Amino acid sequence: MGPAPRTGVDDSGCPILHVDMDAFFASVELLERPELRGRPVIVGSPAGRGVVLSATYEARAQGVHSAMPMSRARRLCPRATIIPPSHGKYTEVSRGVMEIFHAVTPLVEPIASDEAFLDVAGAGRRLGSPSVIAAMIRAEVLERFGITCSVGIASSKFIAKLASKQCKPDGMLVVPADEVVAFLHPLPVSALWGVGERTEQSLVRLGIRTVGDLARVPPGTLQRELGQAVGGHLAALAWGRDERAVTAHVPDKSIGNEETFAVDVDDPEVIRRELLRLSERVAARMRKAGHVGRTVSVKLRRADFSTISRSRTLKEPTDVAQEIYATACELFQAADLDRVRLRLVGVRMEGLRPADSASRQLSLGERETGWREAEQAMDRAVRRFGPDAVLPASLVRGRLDEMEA
DNA sequence: TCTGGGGTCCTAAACCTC
DNA sequence: TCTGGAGGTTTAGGACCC
Repeated sequence: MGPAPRTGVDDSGCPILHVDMDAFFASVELLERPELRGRPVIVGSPAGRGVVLSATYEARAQGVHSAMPMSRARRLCPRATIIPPSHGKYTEVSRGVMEIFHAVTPLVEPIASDEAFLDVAGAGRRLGSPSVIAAMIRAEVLERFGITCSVGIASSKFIAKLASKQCKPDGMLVVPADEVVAFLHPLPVSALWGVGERTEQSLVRLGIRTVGDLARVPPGTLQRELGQAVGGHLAALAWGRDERAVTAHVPDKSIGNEETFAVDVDDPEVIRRELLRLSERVAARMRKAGHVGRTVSVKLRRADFSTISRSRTLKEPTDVAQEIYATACELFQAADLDRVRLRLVGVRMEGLRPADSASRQLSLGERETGWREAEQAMDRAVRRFGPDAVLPASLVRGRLDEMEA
C-alpha cells in the first residue's frame, strides 16, 4: 500500500488516470508572455474565419470557450489579448509531457496533444498508489514545463475523464470504484462522452436530463430512439460500465487535410489547384508515416455550410500525390458543383496499411519509374532544403500570381 | 452568431457474392 | 436458371471529440 492521499480516498480499484493540460495552448503562450498572467487571453487566428483554439480561465469567465467563432469571442471579451497559434511550440511541449507519462508506464494512450489515458496498474509496486503517481506527474509537468494539468483517477477511462474535467483547473480527483454511480447520476447527460448537442436535444425531448434519468430508461427504448450503437453505449455508460482498455498504439485509419478559403470560391481552376496542394500534403504525410491508402475521399463545403463528400476506392493502394490528385479531380467533377461557391475543400485517404505490406503490382505496360519515385525524390529535397524547396508547376504559378497581385 | 482542422465511429442504402 | 436471403463492401452523410 502506498501512502494515503490527502483526502484519504480509497484509490485501490482505480488504475486509470486521465491527465488533461489546463487551457493548454494558452498556458504555453503565457510562458513567453508572463505579463499576461491573470488576464483574459485567447489563442486563435486574429483575422478571417477562425475559431477559438484555447482560452485562459479569465476569458472563459466571460463566456468564451474553444471552438467558438473568433468574432463572437471578441465581442464577448473585447479586452482579451489575442494570440495567433504556434502549433510547433505546442507539439514540442506535448512531446515532453508524453515522455513524463511514458516514464510511469508504457500503457499511455494519447487522445490529443494535451491529454492522455494512463493505466498505472503495473506501476504500483515501483511508484506507489494511483493518487501518489498522479501527484508526481502533476508536480513534474509543472516543474519541467511551467504549466498545470488536472488528473482524474478512476476504475475506467470514461469515469477518469469526467473526474479530470470536474477538478479543473490544477486539480486531482479520485472516484472510488464503489462511488461511481453516486458520482455519475447527478451529472447532466451532456457530460457523457458521445452526447453532443444533437443527442442532448433528443434526450431532453424524452424528458431525460441527468445521467440518473438516463439510467432508468430501458436500453431497448434508448436504442429505438438513438440507434443501436449510441443507445446501447449510453445505457452502459449511465451505470458506469466502460470496459475499454488503455491501448498504447492505436493505428491510423485515415490521413487528410482540408482548408477553408479566406473568401468563398467558385472558380474550378482555383479549386483544382487547392486539391493539388492538399493531395501533395496528404501524400507526403502518408509517405512519412510509411502508409499507403486505398480510398480517396473529397470533402466540399458550400458557402451555406452544407457539406458533401465523395469517395472512390482504387484498385491498388497508393501514396502518390498525382494519383490522389487525379482521383480527387474526377470526384470533384462528378459532384457537379461547377460555379457553386465553396468555402472549404478537403482531401483524405482512408483504408490505410503499412506501405511495406502492399504488394505494389504494376499493371501490364505501366512505367516502372514514375511519379512515386519523383515524389520520393521531392521528399528528400524537402528534408534537406525545407518545405519550399520543391513545388509542382501549377502551384508555382499560383505563388507567382499571389506575388503579382 | 456564423461556424477550423485533425480525426473516429455509426448508419443506411446500394450493390455484389455466395 | 430463377429466387431468397445472408453477409460483406462501398459510398454518403452526419454526430461527435479535442
